[in-house]
Amino acid sequence: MTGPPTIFEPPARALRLHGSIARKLGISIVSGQYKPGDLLNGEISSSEQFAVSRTAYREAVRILAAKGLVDARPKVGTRINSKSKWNLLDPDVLVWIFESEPDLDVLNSLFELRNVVESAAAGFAAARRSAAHLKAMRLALRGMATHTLATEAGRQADLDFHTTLLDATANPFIISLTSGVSAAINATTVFKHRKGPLRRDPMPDHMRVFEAIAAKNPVKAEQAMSDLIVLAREDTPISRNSERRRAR
Amino acid sequence: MTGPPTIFEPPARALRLHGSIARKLGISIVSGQYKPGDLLNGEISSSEQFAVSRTAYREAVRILAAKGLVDARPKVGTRINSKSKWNLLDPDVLVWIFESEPDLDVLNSLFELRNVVESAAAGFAAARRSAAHLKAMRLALRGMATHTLATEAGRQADLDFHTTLLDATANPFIISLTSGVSAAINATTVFKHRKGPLRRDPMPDHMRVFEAIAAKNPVKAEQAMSDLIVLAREDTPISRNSERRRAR
DNA sequence: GGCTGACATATTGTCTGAGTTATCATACAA
DNA sequence: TTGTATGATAACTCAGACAATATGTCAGCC
Repeated sequence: MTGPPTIFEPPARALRLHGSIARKLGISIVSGQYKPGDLLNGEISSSEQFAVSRTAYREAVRILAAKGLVDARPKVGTRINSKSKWNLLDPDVLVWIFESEPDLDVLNSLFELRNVVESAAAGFAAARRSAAHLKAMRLALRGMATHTLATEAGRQADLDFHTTLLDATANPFIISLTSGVSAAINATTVFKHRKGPLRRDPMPDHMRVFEAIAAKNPVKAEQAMSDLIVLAREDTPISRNSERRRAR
Repeated sequence: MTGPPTIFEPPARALRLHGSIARKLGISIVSGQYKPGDLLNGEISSSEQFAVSRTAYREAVRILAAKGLVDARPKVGTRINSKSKWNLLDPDVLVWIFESEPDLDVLNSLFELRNVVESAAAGFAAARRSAAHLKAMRLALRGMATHTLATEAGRQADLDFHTTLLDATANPFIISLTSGVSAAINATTVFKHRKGPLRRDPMPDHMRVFEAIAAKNPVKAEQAMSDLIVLAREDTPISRNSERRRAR
């Protein structure tokens, strides 16, 4: 069930029409351009506005509705849901959030939740990891060390490390957070390197996590992962546009 | 932003055609009737099978794709994704899982994650709750006590308690888990009462959580919530069909 | 004055049938 | 073995029509 590191992902094909429109609308929504309670334009005018058929536009709305961002109903229109209904941990939504330069509060909140979940995950992983997991994590760490986070290969190794750790928890719900966590790591890592090219070496933190998991020591693993995430947040420069919302 | 207990939810209108087909397909998928890697029938035959138009069927597939359950691409077809891509914390997906009588492992995994997240949430809530939050929680507890979980009103009060607690964390990502947590509580509560009508009184556990939050004591709140969830799991009877999958 | 129920209306929902495009498999060439 | 056309198949997109559904209004009534 929780397949070992059998990485074999399809290369994430290009978005189709409905997907790209969902993306555009989604970014507009999470960035605050549309506010909860607002109504989208009708299907006819919206589809004309995007220069697509009603079919494509409607499928885009279906996607947004499935992620909790909007709610469409006859005679009323398509309304932006209150934020509490948004599936913020949905990988797409998370990507859209980062796409629109989230403010500091959001970033901190995300690190806070990551600290809670990934620390606990490290603890579970320490208790349940298989030899294969350990091997995959060792490999990922080696990749991080040789390529560094400045390269695509290094960042992929970092993701592999965290992904394998979550997989080792053997908890499907935690595993299902993988895509979201990956999106978050990717985005924040890019942030880091956009500002200052040089930063603290991330290897020691990761090594401590790995060693605790290898030693099957949940308490130490939990603590080490918590430290790692706190340090990661400290290295993430605050985006300097906390306030730039309100429009439309 | 994190609006106080202004409960005013629209009454969840009936599902439309695409919604009910997404539901049917979703249940078939999470119940294991279709397995990861399997291909759905083509649009033409599937829509005929459900006796709906291709439009409605396609919108259903869009919904499933948005939740990570399937991946549709030209020339290939619509393929069931590997479980790691499923958004298991999506409220709809969670409901579909419970709809199909999940096995013991899944139930335990969910309680495990709830323990992690909600305990931490209780800690944050203890540090950040407003007077309004406290008032709403007190009200919810009173409702639980008077109506008991055997009635709809009592269960709603239980949900209000947990919802308000998550809201008090002031962390949008934790708040966005509310819908999922509610779905889980609802389903497991129904489970409990389906088996044995009488069970342990849930009030003392909840009171301890409330008191710790009222006292702004994060450590105690965390511990009390952890205890509450452990006890809730113990009261949830194991569904006796752990193995009944593989079909289609 | 305030309630009840019928009805017009705006908006999404559903259908049909056609043409378009992406992607895999195969064959062929280098 | 590697790269390059070609063909077939599935989802994708389109246009236009009609159906269903809530909402708000307004007449009628108590």
